Amino acid sequence: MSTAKDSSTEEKILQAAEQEFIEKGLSGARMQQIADKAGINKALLHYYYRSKDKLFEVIFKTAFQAFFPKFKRIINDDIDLFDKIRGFVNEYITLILKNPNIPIFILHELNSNPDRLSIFFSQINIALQPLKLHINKEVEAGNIRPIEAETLIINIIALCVFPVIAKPIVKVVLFNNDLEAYNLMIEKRKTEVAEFVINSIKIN
Amino acid sequence: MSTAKDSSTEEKILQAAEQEFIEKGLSGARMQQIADKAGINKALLHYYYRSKDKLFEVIFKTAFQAFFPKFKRIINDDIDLFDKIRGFVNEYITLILKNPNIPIFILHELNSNPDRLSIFFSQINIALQPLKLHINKEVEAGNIRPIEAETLIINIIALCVFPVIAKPIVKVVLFNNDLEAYNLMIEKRKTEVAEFVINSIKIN
DNA sequence: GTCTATAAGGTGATAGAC
DNA sequence: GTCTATCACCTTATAGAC
Repeated sequence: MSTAKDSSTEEKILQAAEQEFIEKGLSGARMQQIADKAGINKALLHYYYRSKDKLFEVIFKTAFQAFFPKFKRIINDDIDLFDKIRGFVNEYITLILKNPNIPIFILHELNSNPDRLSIFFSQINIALQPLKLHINKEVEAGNIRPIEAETLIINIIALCVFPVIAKPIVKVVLFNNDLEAYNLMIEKRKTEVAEFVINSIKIN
Repeated sequence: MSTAKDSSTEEKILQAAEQEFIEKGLSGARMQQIADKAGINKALLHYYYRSKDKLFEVIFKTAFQAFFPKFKRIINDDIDLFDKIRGFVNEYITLILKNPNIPIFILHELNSNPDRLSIFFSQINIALQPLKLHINKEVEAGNIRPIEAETLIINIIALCVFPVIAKPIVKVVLFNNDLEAYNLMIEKRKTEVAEFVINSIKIN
């Protein structure tokens, strides 16, 4: 509590850095800007984090992690596949809406440096395994149309993520720049995406 | 033909600039790097295009345009909606694969400056109008399940674009870093995406 | 049109006082 | 821990010779 080191400074730095990096990307972000947003100066920034790269690494890791652990709970539940999809879509879109700029940030930074992903590889791999197995089981049992587990997973995530990362285009082009209409559409997708997917794979 | 001004220099600049900007983005790109790639020096770069921003604007415009005019032909054809979807998906994924880094480039740059889109607004709006009408007509006629035209369009584009812009993640996480397997998956999507969508909206 | 040289300002990072 | 001052380098852009 009453320590000499004021931990709120570090917290302010991280918040400011996250905002700056996610908005501008690694190359566009400025240490001066981060210092200003945190209400300190550049020297102190370097005192806490040696370099811009080190600071970025921390932010990227945090941002990335925030988007995957959530997978586990729903995915591993031993429930009906359709309900699993419904639960996942609803929770995932909700999660994305809390940090709508993180997905494009991650994809952009991974695009210019794919190696950043390697640290997370096994973590995600393990998290998705049960879902893959579940899908394959349902296909083999003839309960859903034949589909590769990987394909179904990609499709679900694409339908959740894309409308948010393409917001500047979607809002303007499909909703005449009407923010309310755009937001309502995203909100409805929390349930509609799952039904769209389920309609496609269910057997009549 | 035999003009004093060698137009191939300008061509080389544009090619080099496109490569650099699309790979690194506006803030990450370097004029020196563009000059090197084009086999000239920075001064000449500024002789052709006053500033980095002006050059970027040209590249962005070109990149963006390349992704929308193609819509028109298929979309306006007076053919069955399902065949229209099949044709669009096939041609659009083919187009994306020719410039796989452009979509993330556009989305990232639009994210940091949404105003860049305004020039293209009416162009895209007009191009999509016939498709919207066609979808609404089919819904009203009871030929497909009820769905908002905007939703269906977003879904189709999401399923085409996302697997490509998320390549670094998808390839590693879902295909164990097997490039061949990833490429095969994308290739198959040229037909599978349409069937996935059609299965979802068709009435049995 | 194309080059070399250089200006002018920005940017990450450190030294050193408090 | 936090600051001011400053360094060393990078980056865009221009001046001016050919």
